[in-house]
Amino acid sequence: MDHNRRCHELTFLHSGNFLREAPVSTPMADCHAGNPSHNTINRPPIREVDFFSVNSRDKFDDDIREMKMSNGSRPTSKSDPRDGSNLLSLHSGMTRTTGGEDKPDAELRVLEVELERLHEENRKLRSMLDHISRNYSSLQSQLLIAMQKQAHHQEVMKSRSSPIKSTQQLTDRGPPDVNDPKVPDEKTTGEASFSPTSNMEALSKESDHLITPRNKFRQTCSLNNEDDNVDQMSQSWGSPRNDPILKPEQAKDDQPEPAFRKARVSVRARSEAPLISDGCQWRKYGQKMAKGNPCPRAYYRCTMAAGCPVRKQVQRCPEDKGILITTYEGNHSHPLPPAAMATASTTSAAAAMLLSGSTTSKEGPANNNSALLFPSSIPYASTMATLSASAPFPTITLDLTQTPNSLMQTFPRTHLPPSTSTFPFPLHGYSQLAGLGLGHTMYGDGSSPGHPKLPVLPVPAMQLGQHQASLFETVKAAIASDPNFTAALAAAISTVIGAPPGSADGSNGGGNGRNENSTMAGIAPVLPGSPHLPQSCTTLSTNS
DNA sequence: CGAATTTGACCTGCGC
DNA sequence: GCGCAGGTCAAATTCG
Ligand SMILES: [Zn+2]
Repeated sequence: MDHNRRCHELTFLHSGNFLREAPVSTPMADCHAGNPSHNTINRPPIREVDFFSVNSRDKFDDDIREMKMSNGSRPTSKSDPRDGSNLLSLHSGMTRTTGGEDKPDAELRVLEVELERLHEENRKLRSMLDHISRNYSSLQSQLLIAMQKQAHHQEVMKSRSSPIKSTQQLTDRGPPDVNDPKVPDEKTTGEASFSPTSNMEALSKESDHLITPRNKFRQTCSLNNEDDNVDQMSQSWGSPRNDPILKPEQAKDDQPEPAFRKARVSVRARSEAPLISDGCQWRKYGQKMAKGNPCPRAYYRCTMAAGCPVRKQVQRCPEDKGILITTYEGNHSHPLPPAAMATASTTSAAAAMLLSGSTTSKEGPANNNSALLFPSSIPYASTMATLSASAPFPTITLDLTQTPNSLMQTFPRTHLPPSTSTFPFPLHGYSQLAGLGLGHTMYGDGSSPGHPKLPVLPVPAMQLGQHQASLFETVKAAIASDPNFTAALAAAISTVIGAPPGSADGSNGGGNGRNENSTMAGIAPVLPGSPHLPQSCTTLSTNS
């Protein structure tokens, strides 16, 4: 569609507000891109909603990296003021100009001192960021390990008494080391560490691992070959045509084929945009009219790497066409860019929750697992996660469309099976703040490279704590000479500082699948998302 | 002209 | 076995 390409992207930092405020005028014809009656103001249409934006993050990291370089060498005044390096360059340039022409040396020195101070502040901020990132990384690993162990314990306990043992085994999977002495601990550790590029892979592998002794053996044998193994699993999931290869074994072990499929993670978000950008490149390969839904369901597959089995379905909620439901399936068989990592992290964490929580979901709404995994110490979560063990595939739904309060009172998903249960789900808080960009302008996405970018203005102090806000103000003042960069960096810093460490990592999504020019290396370690992040502290508003 | 999208045909699983 | 529904393929079409 032509009009599709005219749509713009948005970067959301806080779904609670943004998704609702998503300004859109989408001239799409069909429901898929259809535009609900509201929000038809004269703002540019959205091409794609970016829930896991990383480009902005990349930009930020580029800025930081260049800042580092600038620190190392003498700043010049040549660079683009919008660039992070100019934070320093600008000042130095200004210093030269004012001091060199008609200002006394004293003033020049003052300015130089000020510049030095800014340098120092930059350094501090960078080190803080690095420190936070490192801490978060380690926490992430620990959390995931704990999650897996928890899942395993649940599985072990439930499988003994539960009549749905097979289902649990298929969907819930603990660490192989606990369960299977044959599997070396290192392997578990490795998976538990959740290489950002394959969070879901680990989960899936574990799932498949569990299915049958034969499969377990097969996987154990291939443990040393991660990629092959991943591909294998992925393929077995991906195309029905490939299934027959594995089916005989499955049949022998009395395992229904569908159970082999991976957990699904469904994201419900209020969005007028036809897509949510999650950092991956997707190619549409089909569209169907789903029963009971006037809006077509679109099928996409990941094209970031040949043979990547990851697919997603995008569909509008029949009950509220303003809600976009994106369902992810499968695991990427390739390294992921930071943008995609946000998604992968979120979905993998969700999947982990699903795998651990599904064992108890049928017992009631308590979902103790989830509560344990994502303690209620989190003051508030802005979304809900829904586990559905009775669905064809184990599915977890992340609802980004409602506040926890309203969710509790008016949970609208009547279409969910009785066994479905809900609980506050902080993941999205993470993905929102870490994955949704840090206030940078969006880059055009893969399908609309030439689009004008939507500037995103941060409103950082709004939800910041006192000290955070003040720090933010300090930084802001220091770099106020460049509004663009100020906005971007301020949002980033406020997010980093105001949010838990995880938000500082590279798992924010960059809106689009094409962020090749952004290198996060060095500065922002690529880290998986963390479920135990508090609410995002940064709110953005679109400024189109 | 290559790549992405569209869209009807086809395949598979499932319930009757 | 048949029909339905979900999902995928691939030729045709559109786009950049
Ligand atoms: Zn992929």
